[in-house]
Amino acid sequence: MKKERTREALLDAALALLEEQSLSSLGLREVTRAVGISPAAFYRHFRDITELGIVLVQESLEGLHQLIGEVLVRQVDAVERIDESVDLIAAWVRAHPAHVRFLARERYGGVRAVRAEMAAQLDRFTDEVTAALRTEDESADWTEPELRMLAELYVDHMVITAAALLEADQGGGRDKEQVRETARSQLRLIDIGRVHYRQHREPR
Amino acid sequence: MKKERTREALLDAALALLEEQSLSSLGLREVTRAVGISPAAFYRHFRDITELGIVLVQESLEGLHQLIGEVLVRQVDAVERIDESVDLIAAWVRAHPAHVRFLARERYGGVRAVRAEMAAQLDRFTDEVTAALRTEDESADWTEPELRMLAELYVDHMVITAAALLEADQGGGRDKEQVRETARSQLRLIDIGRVHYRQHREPR
DNA sequence: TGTACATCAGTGAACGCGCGTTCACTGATGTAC
DNA sequence: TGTACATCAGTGAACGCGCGTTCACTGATGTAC
Repeated sequence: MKKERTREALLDAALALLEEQSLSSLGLREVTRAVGISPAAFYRHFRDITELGIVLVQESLEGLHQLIGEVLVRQVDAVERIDESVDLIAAWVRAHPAHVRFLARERYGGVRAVRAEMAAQLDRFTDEVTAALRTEDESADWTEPELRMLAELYVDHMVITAAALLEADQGGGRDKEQVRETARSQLRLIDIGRVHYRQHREPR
Repeated sequence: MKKERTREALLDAALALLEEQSLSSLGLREVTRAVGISPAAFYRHFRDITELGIVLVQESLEGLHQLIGEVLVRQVDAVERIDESVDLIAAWVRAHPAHVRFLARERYGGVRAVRAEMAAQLDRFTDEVTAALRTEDESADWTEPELRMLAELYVDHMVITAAALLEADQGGGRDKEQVRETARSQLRLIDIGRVHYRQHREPR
């Protein structure tokens, strides 16, 4: 169908324009101009730019969702899993740089509805990670809030690492391999903390 | 001097307006209107909105700088320091919510020059934290990159916690005490990881 | 202290421009028979 | 397969509006004597 293709062109064009600016300054005419349709045609697809932004959130987080799934499914030893996780994050950033940029930028960005949508979805991811952690041997004796705070640490770290890889990619200070090694070390340290966490708390 | 007071009024008004939008959509006329001066007067103080934004970065990070200093100076045991650190972060967020919001929003925001300024300054903070960690007993045998990755983890965690406290403050999902407890647990886990990190790596 | 003068923060009008939104329209696409 | 018809994606002109920037200006503030 023709309509669907125009809609996707609008989303793609918006995402590309958002590499250089925030959603709250993105113009409707700017987007339609990039696609090559008249401004009025925009309304056949979205009520306004905010609505388009919310769809972009869903699109972007779909990728992150898949990524988390792939990371969690691996049942290997800790060190190997960490290396693979960082590889997967790097591959995701390379494959969808504009989506990653969008997520990092709008997570605390200027459009309330978009921020809220993202927070809600990231929360769902944290739930999934929590559920996955619960099934692992290292989680015996862990309470639910403890599992959740660990899951949050992982999700936040993932987003930050993705953003850092992106900055490295386009001219930022550190190079990519440095960012990856830092991420691996941090995950290793967190993993070690996880292994010894219980023995430092009151045993029961 | 009169000029200085107008300049500060511009910065204050901009910061207030930025609670609801991103820097890249903030208008010069919007700011002067809020202060009650004519648009043309803006140019007596700043070349454009970006230059004003860079000053706001410096202003905001001054607060974070002080905060980090206060956290590092405490020489008490780990658990106590963690509790105090989280208290200090919460107090900072309560005292300067608009600055915290601005930092979180523009860290990956749409204005390149502002992003670059922030990255540079956060890097300097990481250096300071690294230097402080180096003097501690737990850091014997740690290499410089290892100390730095730990410092980065602390700085990132600090910014994320501040942003989460802010969201909690204004209607977001979790309440503030929950955010604080999560932050404390995460810092505890990281601390435990730190203590055991060396014994898991090749000893020397 | 009083006066003459220089500085320059802030004014207000004007400019051209691109914005978001509306409207009646057109003509391509898909459906029914 | 061919034809008549309905749907609705996209058009293009028009609107009022607020934007950033410029300019010659004014008049308050601070300095020199």
